[in-house]
Amino acid sequence: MRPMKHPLPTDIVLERVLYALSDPVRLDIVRRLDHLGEASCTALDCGRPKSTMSHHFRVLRDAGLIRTENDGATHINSLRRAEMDQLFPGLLTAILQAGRDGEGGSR
Amino acid sequence: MRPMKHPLPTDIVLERVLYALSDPVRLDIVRRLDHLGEASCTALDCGRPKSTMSHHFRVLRDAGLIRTENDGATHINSLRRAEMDQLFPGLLTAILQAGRDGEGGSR
DNA sequence: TCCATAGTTCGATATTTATCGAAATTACGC
DNA sequence: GCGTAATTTCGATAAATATCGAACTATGGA
Repeated sequence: MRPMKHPLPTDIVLERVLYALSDPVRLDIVRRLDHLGEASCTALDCGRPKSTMSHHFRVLRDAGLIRTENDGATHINSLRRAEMDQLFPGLLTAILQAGRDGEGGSR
Repeated sequence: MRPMKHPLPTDIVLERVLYALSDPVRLDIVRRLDHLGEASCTALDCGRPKSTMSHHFRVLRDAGLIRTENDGATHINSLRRAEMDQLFPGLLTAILQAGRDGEGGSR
């Protein structure tokens, strides 16, 4: 299986990154990848059809947020944390941190 | 003129903020508001029709990113920096900072 | 080889959104 | 009150996008 296409750091643009993260499903994927380190596509679907998930993974991949490598029949996804941190310092941290407090913290 | 509607901090949601910032025109508006402090709508259009600009301001306002107050016939826009920083610490800073170096810096 | 598994690609459809012109709204100064 | 300036609202149109089922591709066995 030929490896998937990933944009070079040079081709990663902020607007696309923000757009990719503006969808609840994708933001959730990214949050969980951050938590898990890496995961297969199936491990991250939430009852949604595969085609839908595949679409979201593609948007994230094309934006430069995640890397998808194939390990046999399954695809392993992980955050491109290093590239992101270098290109947009603090961005991912701020986004992943957001909501972890305040938005329903106490009680 | 009745004041415009602005979401309460409670109603500001990350996804919408990211979405609002994923458009080049709007990102530019926010960048310049950050630089200028405040500005009228006309001061920020870039040759684009007013109706188009009005739309973008609305998206930014509805997302909670900017505040629009009326000073007579003109509307004064400014970033809701304090609210943003409180809700999503580091987010705006990271986004406004992004690209100020690296993405074509030296040469 | 045949099958089950993991994902992608293709098509179709329904929403959302960007863009812009024209008309409506509001405020100000004369 | 009137004309002008600043914006919003309306309506239409075109382009993106989300979602899902069905078909297709690749992999690793029994």
